[in-house]
Amino acid sequence: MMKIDGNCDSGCPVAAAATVFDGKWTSLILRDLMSGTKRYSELQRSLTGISPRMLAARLTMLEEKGLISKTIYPTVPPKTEYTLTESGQRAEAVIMALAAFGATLARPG
Amino acid sequence: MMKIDGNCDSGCPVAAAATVFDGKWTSLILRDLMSGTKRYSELQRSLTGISPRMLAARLTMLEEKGLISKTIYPTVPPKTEYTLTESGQRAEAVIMALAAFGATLARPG
DNA sequence: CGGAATCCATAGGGATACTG
DNA sequence: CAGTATCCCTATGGATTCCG
Repeated sequence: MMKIDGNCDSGCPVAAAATVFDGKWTSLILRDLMSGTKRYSELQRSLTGISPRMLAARLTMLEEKGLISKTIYPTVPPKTEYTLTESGQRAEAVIMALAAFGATLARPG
Repeated sequence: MMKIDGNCDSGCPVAAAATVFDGKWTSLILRDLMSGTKRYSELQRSLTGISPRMLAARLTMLEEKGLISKTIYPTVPPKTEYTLTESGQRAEAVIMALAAFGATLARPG
């Protein structure tokens, strides 16, 4: 069991992870990629209501943070695939924890 | 906040949990409370840079979502304590997962 | 198909000052 | 001490359009 400090301002792993999972779409994108490689349009269809701009921004961020990798097939029409890296697969544990916790919450509405 | 709706219809537990952990401070507050009951001023000192407004807003949200409870001692000077509820203690698993994952990330700076 | 560019409204959130 | 109230700004992010 990992020790967590009550006060680890700089370099706190919780804070570091929180920046990655920031925003309302990130965890949903990772959740979707947990079931395997997906195309841009597949993600867009799955993430109801997300704008192309948002999806592209989150995918870029996740790629920069090293959680996903991008493969471009120079075909016509073009095709791009997104896959979890090893780091992204490690992030699955967070998604699972989120899912388990979320399942215990009372549903609003 | 807007409704989140991904590919597991309108009750996705990941989305539900994501709304609770929204924002940069929430997980840090929960992290702090994991080590025990804390006062408002203790949290403010621990969460370097947070504004009173922000701290109050997040604490109110967490209380409304049922993750923390608030005890007011009508003393002079006044004293308020925040404690994790059972739901909040269930959220510890998410914080632990975040910490474990965050520890594997490359440190910026 | 997979984005990038542009425009624009909203609210998230910081700084400061004040109060019970 | 434990917050509120107020001001104000910027970054977030939606809608739309266009391009390789």
